[in-house]
Amino acid sequence: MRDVRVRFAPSPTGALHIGGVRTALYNYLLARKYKGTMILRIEDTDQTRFVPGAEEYILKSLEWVGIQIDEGVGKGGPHAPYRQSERKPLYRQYAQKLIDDGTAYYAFDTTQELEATREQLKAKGIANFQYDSITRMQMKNSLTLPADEVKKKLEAAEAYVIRLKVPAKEEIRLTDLIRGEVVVDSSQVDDKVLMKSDGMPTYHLANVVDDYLMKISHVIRGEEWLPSAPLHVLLYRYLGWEREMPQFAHLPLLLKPDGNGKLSKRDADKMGFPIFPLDWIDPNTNELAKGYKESGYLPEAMINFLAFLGWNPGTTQELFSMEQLIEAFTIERVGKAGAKFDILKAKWFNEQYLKSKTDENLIPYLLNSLARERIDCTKEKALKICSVMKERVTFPQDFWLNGKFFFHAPTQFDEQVVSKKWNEDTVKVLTAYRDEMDKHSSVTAELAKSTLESVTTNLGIAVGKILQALRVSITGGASGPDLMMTMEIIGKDEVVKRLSYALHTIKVKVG
RNA sequence: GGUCUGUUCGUCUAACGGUUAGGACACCAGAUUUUCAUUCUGGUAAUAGGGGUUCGAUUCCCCUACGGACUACCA
Repeated sequence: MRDVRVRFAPSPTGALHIGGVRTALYNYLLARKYKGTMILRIEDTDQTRFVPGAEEYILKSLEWVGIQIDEGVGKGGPHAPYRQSERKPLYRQYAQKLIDDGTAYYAFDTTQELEATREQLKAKGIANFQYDSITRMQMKNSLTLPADEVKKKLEAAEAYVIRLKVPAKEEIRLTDLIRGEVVVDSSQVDDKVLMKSDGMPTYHLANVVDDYLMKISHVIRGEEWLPSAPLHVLLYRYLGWEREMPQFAHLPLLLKPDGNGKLSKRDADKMGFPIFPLDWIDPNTNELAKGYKESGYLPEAMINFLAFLGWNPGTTQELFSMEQLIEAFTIERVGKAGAKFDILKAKWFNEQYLKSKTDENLIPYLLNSLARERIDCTKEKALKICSVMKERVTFPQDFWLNGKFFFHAPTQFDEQVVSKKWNEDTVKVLTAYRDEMDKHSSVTAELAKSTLESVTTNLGIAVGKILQALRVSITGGASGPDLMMTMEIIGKDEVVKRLSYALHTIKVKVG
């Protein structure tokens, strides 16, 4: 088996889409599994769509999720440069070879002319204009124009493109690792532009040339490329590289959560989840798009989640580290159907990874939030909070967001609890409880509990009846971590203070 | 419209042609927690439709339906 060399080849036209991350991941898993090479190539042949900062963003995103590049942009390697714009001079000769061999030709039709032709045909009700074996003889190209005129045009540096001369009728077959054999009739393939009038190659040429030169063994890319795969096969053939042609694997698409269609940024915005791995500020609009990282998703959770969108190990194991994924991954087990994106599952993975951390390792999450709020907190206190909160947290920032009451006394009280649970009995118990607690110098969970038991017994009221009221007095909310532990963490003075405040405020309100 | 491609619980998916069609998320219920949540246990829920092939189809073939991608001098 030949050396596994795979590439992830994004265009720097904006932030890296989450689907792109999955494509990169599958490439990476295959590379690592077979001790191969992961290459990052930047396909920036469209100068009009270049977005500054996009390349850096891609690099950072891959780094964040833990996809390591062995060779390519930002890393270098034996096939440098890895940015197609910097490889521009390379492509020319291959296009020239095709011309010389008669498998490609010059075309002088301007964009406007092509546009007009399309319009005309559309007006006649003909669905689509295709520049191909049938129509090319009506167009302005080196096949229809006299040789000397072509020569003259070229010498006069008139604008032209180079198109592939696709055969009129021929079966093109390729074996896709995911879909099996795919057969397309060449009459359905148009004479694709290989070299643009600005001297840059199109995706098709650059892609094939680079994959060949970089000795790529497997092309793993999105399903949107499947229709042009036959064209690529033709290119390999005409360039004489059929033997070296990589194996293709076209990945199913990531679909929007509701309804149908490809997952887009719009859907993500609408449903309130990120579409990009990292925060991204669009340089044109200055608009900020939230990233997964900044939203609190852990990279290992993202990887696990993404890996399972379109692939599964065939066992019931769901939690996989990157190493385990590398071990278990096979292209054969990648599904064919598009996968709807379900952010709930992503959250579940995030919870799993958060819960799997030791309490000590959780502390920095809380401390980071607190630092931002300029709140001091000892390590011991942070440890207690994390340990008591970890079972009910989805994101790292939840330690703070759902645990503000550890640091701030409530100023408002959950209305439902108040209206349902706040009555004369609770006031009686809570008052007695406060006074009792006040006698001690400090509180432990045990003390809080035993005191509560004795107070309620004395007054003949069931503990269950007032627990919610107690919680709302201490935290302001209806739910939260173990209440006795909460009181221990907050401390005796604060507990007494908050009880007094609640008794004062709520009584007035109800009264 | 054309070409390619796909279709198993609401979602992600499993099932060498033989399973009571399995798991996970979500949802619901019960248990436990003297509160909410956690946790545990259980439950609802799927082979798009129609034809074949076969002793037997989720699985193989065909048709239909419904999706999706592509159809640029964009990738």
